[in-house]
Amino acid sequence: MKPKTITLDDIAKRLNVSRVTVSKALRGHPDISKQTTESIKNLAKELGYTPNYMARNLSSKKSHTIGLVVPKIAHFFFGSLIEAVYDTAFENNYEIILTVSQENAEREIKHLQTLLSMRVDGIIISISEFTKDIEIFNAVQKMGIPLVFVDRVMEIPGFSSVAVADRTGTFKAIEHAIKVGYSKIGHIAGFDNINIGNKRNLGFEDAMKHHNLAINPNWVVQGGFGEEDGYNGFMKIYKSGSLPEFIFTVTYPVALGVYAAVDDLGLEIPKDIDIMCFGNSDINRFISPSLSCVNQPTDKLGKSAVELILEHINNPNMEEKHIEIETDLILRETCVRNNLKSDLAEIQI
Amino acid sequence: MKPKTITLDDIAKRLNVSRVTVSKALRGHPDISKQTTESIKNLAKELGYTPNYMARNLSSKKSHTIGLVVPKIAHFFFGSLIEAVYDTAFENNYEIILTVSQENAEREIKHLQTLLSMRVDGIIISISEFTKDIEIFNAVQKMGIPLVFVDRVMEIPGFSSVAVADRTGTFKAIEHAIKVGYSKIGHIAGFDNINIGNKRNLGFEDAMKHHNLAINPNWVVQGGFGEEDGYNGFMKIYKSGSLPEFIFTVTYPVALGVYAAVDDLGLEIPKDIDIMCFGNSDINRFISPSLSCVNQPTDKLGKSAVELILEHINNPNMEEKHIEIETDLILRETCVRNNLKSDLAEIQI
DNA sequence: TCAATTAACTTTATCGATAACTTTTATGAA
DNA sequence: TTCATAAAAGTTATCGATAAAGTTAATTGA
Repeated sequence: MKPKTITLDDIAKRLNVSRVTVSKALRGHPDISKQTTESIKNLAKELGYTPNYMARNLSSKKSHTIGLVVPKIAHFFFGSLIEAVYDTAFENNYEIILTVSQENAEREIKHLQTLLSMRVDGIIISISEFTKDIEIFNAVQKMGIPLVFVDRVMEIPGFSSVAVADRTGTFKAIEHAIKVGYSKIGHIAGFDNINIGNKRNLGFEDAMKHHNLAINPNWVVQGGFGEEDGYNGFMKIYKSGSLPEFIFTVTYPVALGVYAAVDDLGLEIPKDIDIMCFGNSDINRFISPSLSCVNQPTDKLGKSAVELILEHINNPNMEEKHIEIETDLILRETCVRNNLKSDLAEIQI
Repeated sequence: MKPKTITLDDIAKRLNVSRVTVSKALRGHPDISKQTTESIKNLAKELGYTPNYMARNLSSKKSHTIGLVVPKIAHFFFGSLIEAVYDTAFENNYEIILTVSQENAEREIKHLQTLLSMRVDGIIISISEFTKDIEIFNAVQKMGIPLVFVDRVMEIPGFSSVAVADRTGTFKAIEHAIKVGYSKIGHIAGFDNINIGNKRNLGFEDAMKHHNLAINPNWVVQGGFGEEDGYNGFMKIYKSGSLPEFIFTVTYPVALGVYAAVDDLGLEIPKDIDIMCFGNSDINRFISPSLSCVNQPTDKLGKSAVELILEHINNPNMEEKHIEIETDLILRETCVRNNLKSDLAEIQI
């Protein structure tokens, strides 16, 4: 039933040339005369020849493919990141094999093994929340396949990374809040064991120290990255007896949790409590009041990650490299005091 | 520099058996004794053997891989759909090769050719807004690779599809609006040339006819699926001189455009104009007032699409099949009249 | 007891290409 | 005229597996 697929040999036989001649002609190799090349290409098109990548890659030991591992797809940040990676890869004539760990460390390992088996030329990964084990990365290294971490980075010698400047990004946001006039500042933070939690915490501390503001431990809670973490975090702060004027949250879902908690408590943003978060999303724009944030330029992140892995692929002995992408603030209706109209100049939508 | 990768031959030589014995042992073939199998598996693990899928697939003529083509990733519907496809494929031990057309018909063709070259076992596609040409699908058919359309369907004989029940979904929404008490109903619709536009239009007409309501042509505009289409559409209706009580929009971005237009005009939702849309998203939940909609169960869609393509793969002579997934209404703060509290029972978040 | 079967491997062919040589013919410089 | 070189192919080996058929010794069964 399966129709026979056309191969180089089929074309070769019809034209009474060797298979290699056909292969070369189709690749535009100068060995083959213009005439021959043309007639080969014509016949190939006529027969609907479709090159077999498995054969090609097996033979050439190049797959022209990059593996991408992310924790989630249906998420603003990762969705945009993935799209940027695809676009950049497409421009460079590389294919992407995307796999999704669903924030599951074991599944992540399975996916990495699959990518190794597929003999991808390189791997770009944003690790799951729960990734601890280094073993699989050693295996990758042993096979000589370059790997680049994006955004969620494991600090293992020998691997390059592209990350958002989490620390200075957070610094900027806190500093902005201080300029707006706040001094009682809280933080619903992420856990320290993952770089994006850790770095953002440091940025918060930097800014407070830099501006000689004391950190009130009642106003700082640590937790995960989801809405419920934000909700519970705010409730905990509320129950401590006093509220800060402004709260920074480690992600936008955490901020959404705060919105819900504030609403449940009959309070109002930004009157009773003002807020900013790390990370942009569609929702930031449409929620009311619209939510100012530290923006991660996902397009630059994705582009850099692809470019970096390509560097590694084309130059196997390259040293590791750590790229930080600067953030910018997107100011909307939160954390903008009326008496500081000048800030509005920076506003983006 | 590239470290030598371990092959079946390496293992075979070390144990003084043939390569085929190793291959069979690793696959758990009954030909090989328990002892031999065990020692082979142990050595394979010890050496860090990683099977070469290209060689395996070339030889076995199966890739255990499904190609997926979507127009976008960073979009609520497609993001969720992709995630469902990945999850279902993962459960069935299939890999997914995802490609993104970015709503570009030429890019879509390139991607399809790539998937053919990769010799995927089957293809799942949601076509771009601008796909017209059938030629590439004929090529797919000629190669005997099964293909299933999801959501955005081209009606070509021989191809199966999985789609949302757009027509009855829209019918339900309009009927709900009528039950809520509206009779002056408008529609910001999609173009007729794509199935999701066409079917939703028909559903709208069905419902109006069924309830003996006249369609006011001033309140019906056709356009694309984006925010600007919603904005312009509403402005056009507004300029016609009279407003309906309720508007249905073909997608949620179109509804967001209406929100913006309504705001710019100094009107209010739902007081001055009430609204529902086809398609759910995060934003529907967080925008104010939160936006009721026809929900497309992306998990069922993705799951069915994978299951259907697997059926085709395992049974090459199977007849085409057209699956429709029923929708449900998600009722939030729009299109819920106070005097109809009973409706609130259905509310989901 | 002897053909038939089975367990456990091995051999050979093949999948569809590319890499690295080699060959043949034509061309041109010395 | 002769030798070197270039143009345009062709040959051979190989990539790393699996499929299918073949081998050998031990076991079975009537």
